[in-house]
Amino acid sequence: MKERGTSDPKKRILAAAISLFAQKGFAAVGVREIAGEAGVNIAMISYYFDGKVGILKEILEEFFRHYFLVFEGVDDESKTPEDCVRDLIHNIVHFVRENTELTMVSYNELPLDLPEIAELKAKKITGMLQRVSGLVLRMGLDPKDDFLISVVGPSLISTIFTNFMFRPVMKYVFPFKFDDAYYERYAETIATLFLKGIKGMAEECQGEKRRAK
Amino acid sequence: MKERGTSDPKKRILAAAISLFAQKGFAAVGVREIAGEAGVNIAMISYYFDGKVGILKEILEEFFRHYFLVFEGVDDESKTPEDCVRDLIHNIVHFVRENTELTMVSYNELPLDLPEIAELKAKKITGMLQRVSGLVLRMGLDPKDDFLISVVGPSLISTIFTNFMFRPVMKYVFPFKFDDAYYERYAETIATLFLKGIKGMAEECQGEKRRAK
Amino acid sequence: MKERGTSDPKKRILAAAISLFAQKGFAAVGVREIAGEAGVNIAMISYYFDGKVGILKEILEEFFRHYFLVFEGVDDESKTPEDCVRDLIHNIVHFVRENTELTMVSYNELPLDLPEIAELKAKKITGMLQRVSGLVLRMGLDPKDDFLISVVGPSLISTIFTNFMFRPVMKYVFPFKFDDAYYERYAETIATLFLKGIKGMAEECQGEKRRAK
Amino acid sequence: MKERGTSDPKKRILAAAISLFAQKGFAAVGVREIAGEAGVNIAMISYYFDGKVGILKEILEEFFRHYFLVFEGVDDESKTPEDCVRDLIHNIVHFVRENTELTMVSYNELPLDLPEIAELKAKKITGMLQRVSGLVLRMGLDPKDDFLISVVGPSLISTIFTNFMFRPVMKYVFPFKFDDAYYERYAETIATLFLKGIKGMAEECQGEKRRAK
DNA sequence: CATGAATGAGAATTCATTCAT
DNA sequence: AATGAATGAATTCTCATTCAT
Repeated sequence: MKERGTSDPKKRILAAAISLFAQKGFAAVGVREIAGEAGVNIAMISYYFDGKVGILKEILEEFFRHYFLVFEGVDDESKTPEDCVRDLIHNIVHFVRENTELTMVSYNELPLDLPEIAELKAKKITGMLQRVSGLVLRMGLDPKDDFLISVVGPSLISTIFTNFMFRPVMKYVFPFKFDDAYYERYAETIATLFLKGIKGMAEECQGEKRRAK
Repeated sequence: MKERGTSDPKKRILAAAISLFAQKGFAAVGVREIAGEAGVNIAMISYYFDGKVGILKEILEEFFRHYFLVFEGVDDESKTPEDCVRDLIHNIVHFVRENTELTMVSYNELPLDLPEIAELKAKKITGMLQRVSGLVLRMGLDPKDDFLISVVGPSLISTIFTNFMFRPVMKYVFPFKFDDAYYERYAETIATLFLKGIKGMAEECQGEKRRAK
Repeated sequence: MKERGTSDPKKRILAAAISLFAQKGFAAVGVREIAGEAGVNIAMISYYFDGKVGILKEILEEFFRHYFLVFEGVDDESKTPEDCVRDLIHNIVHFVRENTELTMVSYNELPLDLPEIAELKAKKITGMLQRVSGLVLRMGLDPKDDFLISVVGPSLISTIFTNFMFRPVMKYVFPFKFDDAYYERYAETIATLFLKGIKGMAEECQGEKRRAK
Repeated sequence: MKERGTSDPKKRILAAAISLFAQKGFAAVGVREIAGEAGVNIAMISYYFDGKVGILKEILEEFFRHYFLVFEGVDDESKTPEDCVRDLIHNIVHFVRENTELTMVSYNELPLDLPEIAELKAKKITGMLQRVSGLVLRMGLDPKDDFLISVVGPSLISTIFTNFMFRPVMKYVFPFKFDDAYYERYAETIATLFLKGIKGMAEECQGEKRRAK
């Protein structure tokens, strides 16, 4: 019964659900637990969300609504591709940091088979991959080479997301303070990792092609 | 009731559970479903595994037992660090390909909060991170720099695992044939990505330090 | 599905449980049976009583709540000790007659080892023994002699309770009509039995002590 | 797996069952628990006793077989009725002390409704009551007065049995050492209690009858 | 809007028993 | 005589949802 800030019951339910789903996974959380945590009556969940999966749907919608915004304005013609990627990475890191639980729920439930959200998932994931890929394209990779795109994009996303996902464990293994400075350095580091890596890949790729001729 | 090859009921249960957990997640799968898929009586699950979480425990044990073997023999003094990393990546890709569902279950359940397996998890994850980190150390990164290690290791793992995790989705977005050739190229590609990336990170890092002086 | 008078489902569950527990013993009765007898949905048992033992706890609480009242007002200074005991016995007989099943359940489950109610039991039984003992004290027994108290009190209670407990059997062996007259005579009889018995004990005891000098 | 002395599996099962039934009640004990405690395979229970109730039946048979012996030789023409009763009480106390768990199981299960043993129970209880009653008859009570017999007999038995039944609780309330001396005194005490009580009852009864004339 | 009660289906587990070996 | 595996029914409890108020 942690009434969770807002007085809007719907928001409280959503907040409680995001937190619990992130912690235990969608299937492991019951509506009673959510209602309890949100300080509302159980029946309110069906009332506002038309059932438990309704909450998940709304969570996914919210995640992608915000997530897609991260890509807006990043791919600017006036910037070098490298800067675009750097900006994108900074934005994603910032976004995930601000919406950690929301991201974790979404990222965790995406690969799982839940018939009721299959359609929603397919649509969103496609959009997600396209957006990343679009960016990577400008990095000097051959636009016609789907393969490299299909590798780099997901790698980048999973790298960042996983960093947050395993935070609870990492805390015990690595003695970092996860503050602004950490995340600044973190974003810079993986930006370098991927930019240099992509560059290397592109060169090697061209080398192969030249040799192939 | 797809009796699943073996006549050993315990193995059939395990196989069925791995498949179902990979597909829907641990919490979303019921013992009835597992028993049905394995073609055994429900009571056999408690009999052999002492309950549903018992299956998960055995799955995690099996995963890590095999997974840790991947690192054996990779870190060979006679090889260049680059070759070590290439070999490791090939091994991991091969391992995950051979044990996709086992890996997916383990990877998916690790970040979730399931009190009964908390202890087991903590132990295994620590070992997992240490092994990756050990390898990355030889890549020319400053051994004293925990930070880079904590970034590259998990990034590498999550890159590979995620590739398999989102396979069902990727099938619809990218028109690849996921055959031997694909995985060969895949392993080579991310090896290049990370080797070049790490090299770039290392150089930049040294550059910063020089400037800092 | 004998809906049992009241429309209050909680009371119906309690009534059904008392009856069934008295008949078969707590462990031998299932929640389904209780729910069926009470004409409620099985889930209501957990809803109202938080599980099967919750019912037993409430039964015990109710039993002792009423039982303790029997002792109130009996121990009156204006009455002779003999009259106190006579009144007490009448009250107990009356009480057990009015609450036979409730009493049987409680009396039967008390000596059994049910970890979940161990604490509750210990507390209540102590109170129960103390009350009886208190009364017996005024009968002319040496107040400092725990022993006699520990014998007479439980003997009195068990005498009465057992009479009701073995009623089903006694019906076949003895041809009595268990009506008001029977219980009147019954109470009078055991009152005499114990009053004379205690008196005899007390005399003998003093005799021993005198001789010991 | 406390293999319980004997190497005879049947005896070990019986011993384990008696102990567990005494502690928790028949219905609350599972065959697995019994088999475990006896150190035998579960299937042996059906093999030797033809099921769980088979054990109970054999327990009851054994109890009464021994119990009835207690009455043999007590009712001796050469002794005064008082001495008969004293001897009987001593014998019962001694018997229960030597067979506490056996007695507790039997005494506890007797009033419960377990269809499979209904017949057995009826037969044994009748015999039990008759034996006690027989003795009481010689105490000066009117042989034609079933009522007094039906009161005193059960009262005597329940007094003794209950003393053992509530032993675990009494240990905490009364600071006695339950040794030979205690039981010697205990038997003497209740002998006095009942002899004097019965005498008082008989006198009063005759008084009433005289007055009735 | 909000509630507490109620539902029926399903959860995991344990039961006593049996069977082939 | 003894075992471990296996069974199907029954155990208690919880699930998400609905409904009358």
